[in-house]
Amino acid sequence: MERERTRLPPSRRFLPNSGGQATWPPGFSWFGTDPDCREHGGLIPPIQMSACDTCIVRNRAICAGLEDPEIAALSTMGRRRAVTAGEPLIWEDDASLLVANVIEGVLKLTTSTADGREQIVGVAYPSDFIGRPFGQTSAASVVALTDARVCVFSRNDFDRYAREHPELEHKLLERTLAELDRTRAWMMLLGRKNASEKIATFLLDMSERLAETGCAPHPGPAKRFTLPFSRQQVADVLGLTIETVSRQLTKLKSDGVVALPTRRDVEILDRGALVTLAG
Amino acid sequence: MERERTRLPPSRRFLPNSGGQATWPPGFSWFGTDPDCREHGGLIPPIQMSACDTCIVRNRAICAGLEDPEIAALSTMGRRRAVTAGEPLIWEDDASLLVANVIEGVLKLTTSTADGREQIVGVAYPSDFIGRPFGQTSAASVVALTDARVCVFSRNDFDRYAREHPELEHKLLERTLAELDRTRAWMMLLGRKNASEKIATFLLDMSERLAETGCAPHPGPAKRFTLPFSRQQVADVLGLTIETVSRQLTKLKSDGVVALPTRRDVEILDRGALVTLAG
DNA sequence: CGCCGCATTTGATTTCAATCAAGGATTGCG
DNA sequence: CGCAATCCTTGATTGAAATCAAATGCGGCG
Repeated sequence: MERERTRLPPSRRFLPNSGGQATWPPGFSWFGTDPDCREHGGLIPPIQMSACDTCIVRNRAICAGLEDPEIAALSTMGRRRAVTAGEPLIWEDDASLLVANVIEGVLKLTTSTADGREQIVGVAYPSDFIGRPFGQTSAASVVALTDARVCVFSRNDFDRYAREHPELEHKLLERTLAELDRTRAWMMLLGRKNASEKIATFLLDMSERLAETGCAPHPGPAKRFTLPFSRQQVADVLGLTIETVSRQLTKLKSDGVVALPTRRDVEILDRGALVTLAG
Repeated sequence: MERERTRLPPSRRFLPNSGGQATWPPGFSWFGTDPDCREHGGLIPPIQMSACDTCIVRNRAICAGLEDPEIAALSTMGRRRAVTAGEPLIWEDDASLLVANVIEGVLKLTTSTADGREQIVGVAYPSDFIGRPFGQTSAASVVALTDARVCVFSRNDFDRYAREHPELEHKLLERTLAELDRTRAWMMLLGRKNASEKIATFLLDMSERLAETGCAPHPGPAKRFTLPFSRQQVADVLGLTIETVSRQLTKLKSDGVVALPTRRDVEILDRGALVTLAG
């Protein structure tokens, strides 16, 4: 999709993988390709077979720790859905009709002005919860950045179920509080950091978020990773223009702080320098 | 406090009402001065007399709707505390030791960089909940903007109590989700709006937030209100400098959009113009 | 393999807000 | 009442990032 710097409101048509929205690199997996890397390992599935039993985020999403009958109940309410890169799942200001768990892939949460400026206000990774429970409308759009799979629930069903299951609500509360902390840290970046600090902070954040596979006990920040963002999307995360993002990255490359083997790949050569720059 | 644009980290000493931190204007009340304006009106207090029974935010804070024995239990855990303007209640990155309900007054939530730049990431009004439950550290400092009264709980006590009272956790979840929505809307402002749009959005937001007395059924946005912020603090909310805030306000005044009778008072003369400017 | 479409980079220029620097206006206090 | 402190406003200048404009080169496809 040609990035609009025009003043046109973003249309709602779905352009499947339009305009070079990169599909996820072949062979890449958010969970690693090691077949042993399964959190519920070789355990025999419980009595009732359901999609949840084989769910790769089963032990990290809000479903984690629920008893089998509860999982079974949830399982009947939810359904798997594939979302291709660039495809929207939820629209800003629309009635909040569905909520979901991310199983695989990455999605962006965005808000837009009437004249088409966009700000990415959140990024959802596997096991993250998306959507607005207990509310009439959604404050942000949710659009897939990569091909993704999600486990969707009707918001009404979910709300009702959650109110009857305090343990689930508690997990949701913990997640929401953590997300609020992250969001507030990002406000500092948007309001008070300059372009080079923003880029450095962003790269460090990415190296941490993209390393969280949930498999290795503590993988630590990734030294090398593949961005789920185009340059324009990086700009939309940081409140910058695409040109400024490009120039800052070029500078980091020529200073030997990072290597940029492809458009989407980043290798951190001097983490210390990034930490210093991040302020 | 002389606003630091120096690169010194903010010190932690408490400067009571220092540097012209305005105390709340005499006679001003966040709840209106009409004596009939009490949400539980002339009802006879229940059996057990406690501070909660006369609490002015009793029916708006997360305590609302709790049964009497539960209120009694909470009441024994919490204690009232006065916080004078400029006084900190919680420090960024410190262990999360306490949480609180705001009874009266306004507090700011801030994050700071090592070199002393500050961003206000939230504002707490009466009936709002502050602090970080279910977490080890607090991501933001909390400092009173005006003389304030809060109802404080030990975080440990609160966490334990909340986990046993799903209804309380549900209220906290609803609040946290709403706060996350507001925060994300503010990210759009910080990342994508220009100075004049920021100021217009800010004034409209203030006129709504400061009108919420909880007394009149639907008071609507206030036409005239008193800012709980100094110019520097407005700048810290909007990610601007004090000079830019001043210039933008002067412009709105000379354009006849607002009147600024005192440093802290704002009267909106042309709401439509503000809405247009807010974008 | 070579071409085409776009995303990205790079360069030139502009502009908006930050910075630097005084000069007023409130407020509180002696 | 007058002074001091400091908050706020206003002006001049700078500067960082946006904008405008044009190459460049990657990636997909025939």
